[in-house]
Amino acid sequence: MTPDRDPVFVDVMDGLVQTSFTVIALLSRVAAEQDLSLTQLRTLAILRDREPKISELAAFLGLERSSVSGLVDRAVKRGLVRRHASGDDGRAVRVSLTPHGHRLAASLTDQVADLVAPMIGKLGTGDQRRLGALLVKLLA
Amino acid sequence: MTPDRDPVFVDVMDGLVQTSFTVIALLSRVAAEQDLSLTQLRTLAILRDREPKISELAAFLGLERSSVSGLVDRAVKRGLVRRHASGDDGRAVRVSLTPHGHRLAASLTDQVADLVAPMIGKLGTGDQRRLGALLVKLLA
DNA sequence: TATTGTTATACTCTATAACTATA
DNA sequence: TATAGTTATAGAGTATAACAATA
Repeated sequence: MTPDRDPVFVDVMDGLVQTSFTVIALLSRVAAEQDLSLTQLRTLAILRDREPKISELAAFLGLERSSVSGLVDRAVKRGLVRRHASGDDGRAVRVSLTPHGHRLAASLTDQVADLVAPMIGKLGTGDQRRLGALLVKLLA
Repeated sequence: MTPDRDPVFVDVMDGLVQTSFTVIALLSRVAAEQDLSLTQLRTLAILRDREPKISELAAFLGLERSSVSGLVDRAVKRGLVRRHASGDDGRAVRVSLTPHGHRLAASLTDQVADLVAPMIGKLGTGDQRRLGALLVKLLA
């Protein structure tokens, strides 16, 4: 039980978990200020450069199709997204941002940047470059 | 509108956001396998080395006291935590892990480590050291 | 038959407001 | 009066299961 772990590994794991909670809390705060859930914020970000089918959006978000159906309902009701037919497949529905949704998505990105800036600013430019490169490797 | 941002900054921000969603999804998966919410998993982790009052736990989690009251209710019902009087203040309630809760919390940590390992393993030991140090700076 | 999306239903999570018991 | 916690209530978010329309 409870295998011994490399202390370097444990440090990275703890750092990643703590950083993730911090970043997610920050994103949730930005979302909450606009009365959005974190999932709705993610959805707007995803839709900035895509017009996915409901099932594709569900895959992006890691949710069931039925959950996304309700999610889209609420976003439509707020004028952020719209549904339209998918040309090729008569069963499918594509989701896209309205102009209002586009503006909100851009504004959210700015707000996130403003909130993350003080955190990232604690690193010098060299460290920022190094961190960016390491995260790219991690996500590869 | 949409101010120009330093491309290095943007890279770090994107990397942090993407990494955070990845890590949180992973934690949620571990939690879901035990029929726990992410918040319940966090709570167990917090209680591993603390016996906070309800209001302190609420502050840790960033939730209202009433939300935490229900959270603790559900955890008590599952035999993971217990409530007890706080000695000094007759109004206060302290929350602590049961032995079962302690075992589960330890097991969850192991499962998280197992799931994060492949990700961190993509970095060599030198890179792991560097990333650990950068995350510490970021969280300072 | 299989797939896409929706609907019906149920439960968790969360917040706000009102309450109680202590301080 | 003020604080700690609980309860009542309401809404968002999610999943499962059953369904309609299309493939």
